[in-house]
Amino acid sequence: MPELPEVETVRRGLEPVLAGRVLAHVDQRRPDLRWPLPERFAERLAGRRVTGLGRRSKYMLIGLEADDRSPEETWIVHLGMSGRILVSGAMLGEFHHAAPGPGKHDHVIVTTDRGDVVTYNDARRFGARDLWPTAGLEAHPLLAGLGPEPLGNAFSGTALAAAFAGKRAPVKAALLDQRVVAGLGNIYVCEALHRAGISPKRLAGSLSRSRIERLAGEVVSTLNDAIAAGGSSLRDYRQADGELGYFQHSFRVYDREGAPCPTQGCGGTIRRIVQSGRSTFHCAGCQR
DNA sequence: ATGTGTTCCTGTCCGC
DNA sequence: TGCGGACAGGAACACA
Repeated sequence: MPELPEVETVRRGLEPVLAGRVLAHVDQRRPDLRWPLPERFAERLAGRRVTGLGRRSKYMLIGLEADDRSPEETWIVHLGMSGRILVSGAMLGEFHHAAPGPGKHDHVIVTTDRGDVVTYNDARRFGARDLWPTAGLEAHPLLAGLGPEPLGNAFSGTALAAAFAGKRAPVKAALLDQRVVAGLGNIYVCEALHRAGISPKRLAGSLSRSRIERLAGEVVSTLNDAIAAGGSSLRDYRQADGELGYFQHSFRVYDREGAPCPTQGCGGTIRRIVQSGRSTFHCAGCQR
């Protein structure tokens, strides 16, 4: 499911449910996601009050107040490919599961002191979670190597040009590299490259400065447009509040093989190719 | 040191 | 309908 816009959408949906609340009950179910569960995970969460929800790249960061056993900590959540978070309970005025009991892939179920139920579900279990002192969060192994936030001040054409310098990888691969810029995935890389009129096959280090400037701007506008639409819903993915994101209707190339290129006057056809084992969608007519 | 291929896991879809 | 294969929004890891 999730690239940066989807994680941001989930964060915004979850914030009013969790911020300021106490995690009254934590039901830790299947322990093995991508890595084994941290020690005493459920016990360390239970009873803690949530200070707020942040995000770094595709990681959602749930801040927890200190208690008599632990300092301030952050519950780090990564949704992997198939992770989702569902909310049910009083706040939404409904209980979303008709069938009683947790689903097969519901791995963590948290009940807040207000009675809302937050369920972390991940069929493929590529997701990750950890609990880490907030004071040293940037040193967490999963966060330490990340490049700049594309919607933050540190990201710019200058920054992107510096990261691309000397790179022999195709620009598609370079943008997927989380050390270059953090938070893009397969969909938004394809979309931003199309908006920028750049071939995904072009080597990152060979792009002119002006084209990199354009690309940096299109990365930002693509992500902002997607966040404004509530992210993209593929298959049955749902937002935290149960609404569907609708940016998938704005895809210009992703999953549109064979469709006419939407660029005005281009007349090309969207093609699918494979780059480092992953689908790339592009138009050879207007992406050079 | 970089760049690419493989791998983790389950579900879904498509062709036969 | 069933079955096999391809493919899926990620990214760590092994290897050239």
